[in-house]
Amino acid sequence: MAIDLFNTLSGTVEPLAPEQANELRMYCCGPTVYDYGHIGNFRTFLHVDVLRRVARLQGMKLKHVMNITDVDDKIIRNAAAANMPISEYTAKFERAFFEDMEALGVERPEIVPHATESIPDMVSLIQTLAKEDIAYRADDGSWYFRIAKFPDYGKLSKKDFEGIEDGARVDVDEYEKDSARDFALWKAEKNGEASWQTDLGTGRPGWHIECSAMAMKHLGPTFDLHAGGEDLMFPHHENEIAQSESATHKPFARHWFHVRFLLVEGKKMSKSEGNFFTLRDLLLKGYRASAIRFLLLSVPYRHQMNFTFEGLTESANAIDRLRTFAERMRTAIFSGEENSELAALIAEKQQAFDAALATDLNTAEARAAMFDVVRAANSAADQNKVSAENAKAILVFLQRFDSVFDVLTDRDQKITKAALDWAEKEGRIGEAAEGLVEAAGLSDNEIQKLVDERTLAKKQRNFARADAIRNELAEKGVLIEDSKDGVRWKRK
RNA sequence: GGCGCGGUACCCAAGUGGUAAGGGAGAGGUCUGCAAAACCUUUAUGCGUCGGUUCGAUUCCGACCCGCGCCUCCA
Repeated sequence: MAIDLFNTLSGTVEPLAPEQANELRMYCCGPTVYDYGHIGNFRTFLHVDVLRRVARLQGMKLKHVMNITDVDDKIIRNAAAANMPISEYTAKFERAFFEDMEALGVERPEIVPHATESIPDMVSLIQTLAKEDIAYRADDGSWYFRIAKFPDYGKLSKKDFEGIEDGARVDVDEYEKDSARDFALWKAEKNGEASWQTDLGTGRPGWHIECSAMAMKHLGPTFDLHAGGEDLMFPHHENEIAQSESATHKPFARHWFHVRFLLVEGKKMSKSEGNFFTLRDLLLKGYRASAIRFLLLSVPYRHQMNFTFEGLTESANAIDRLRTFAERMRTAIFSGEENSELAALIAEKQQAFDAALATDLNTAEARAAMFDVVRAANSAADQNKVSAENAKAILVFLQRFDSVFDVLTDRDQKITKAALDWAEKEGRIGEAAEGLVEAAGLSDNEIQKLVDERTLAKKQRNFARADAIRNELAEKGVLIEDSKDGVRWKRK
């Protein structure tokens, strides 16, 4: 099944067709490691992760490159404010970034190059452009890209630059450019800021050049797909195209994938709006990593998504239902006769699941297909109409579902605990939600001991004691469920 | 101003030229010592408004209203 995917460049949904049929070679703009990642960042990476996983489900191998931008204005500014060397500062936030990605179940791309390790590649790319007079050196030693030399400029973001007057809005410190639209390839060293001595002079790279250089270094002049947040479409990706195609005279990425913005409480997230959240903020508030992942994936990537705390709670509940169901399918003994009706439904829904994902990554519809099976199978199981074969087929589907959504395995406790440890170290433990520290401190053994005690009390028909234990555990976020197959408990 | 997206039940949300998936929440019920879990029933004659095309529109077209994003090295 081919994956149909919207291509920003063509403006239509078209089959994702890797040049080498069984390998998807893609580039995704990675983080600038100047601070902790916020949930908007992660929405993008999460949907790129889904793309990866769906491609793999369709039998493709992956060569996925994601850069780390470890030098830029914000980094220089923040590192100075923190009184840390830049490399130490960026290392800290890069580490945090990958911890967060792991917490959210985002797979690590195959290749993760750093901007600061790719300077020579950028320099040589700029030199190539300079040979054709596309790159030019300004009086202060900075290098710019001459947009007039690239007639296709604007083809990605569908902007028509004809008629825009040069110099209409020139910044004071940009007066050296030939045209206001020209963008920096290389910034001359100033004020003793981070710089490299190169054949272009002493300075540091402009933002866009790093992605062109790193993408082409690892994927060649033309590759299958380029991804990023919608805001990167212009100017970042437009500039990448201009630089790369001017240098190689070949098409750059063939398919462009953009994830639309996340809104929080109906507004674009921003610190001044007070609706700005990092992953760690949410973990400290007591929300589970799996719920955050599931919520961020519940709205397809091409739609704006409005993030709410209510939504997080709903997602957590939905995951609980899935996990309970998966556990039931794994552990219950199914002695029913083969239920061909159920078997047909499972097959049909699994197909619907695949089809939904292959249709521009419709995660909402894919989700629904899984839930259709949950309800039908639970219902059948209640009537003892599930065969061992049925259960097996359901487990296969669940695994397929989880190979994309990755929420069934409960890593939440561990992740929350790690977040609390981090908060302790950073002096932010005061922000932790009430009871969170206590709940995290409660070990499985301690819980089991209380559960056993309650079971004994129940046997002795000492219901008052049993209920007291249940309430005590509930206060610490542990729910007890009695069933025919014994007592289960889970952390809420 | 230019470009683009969206307005579907209490909340989130999918979708189609032929009469509204799924999740969460609420209500009632079955089960249970009581709960929980699970299941059953139930919650939009309705898909922003007004026109048009059509045998038929939520789905196509037009206008309007509302919300949002990009056009500033913000995912």
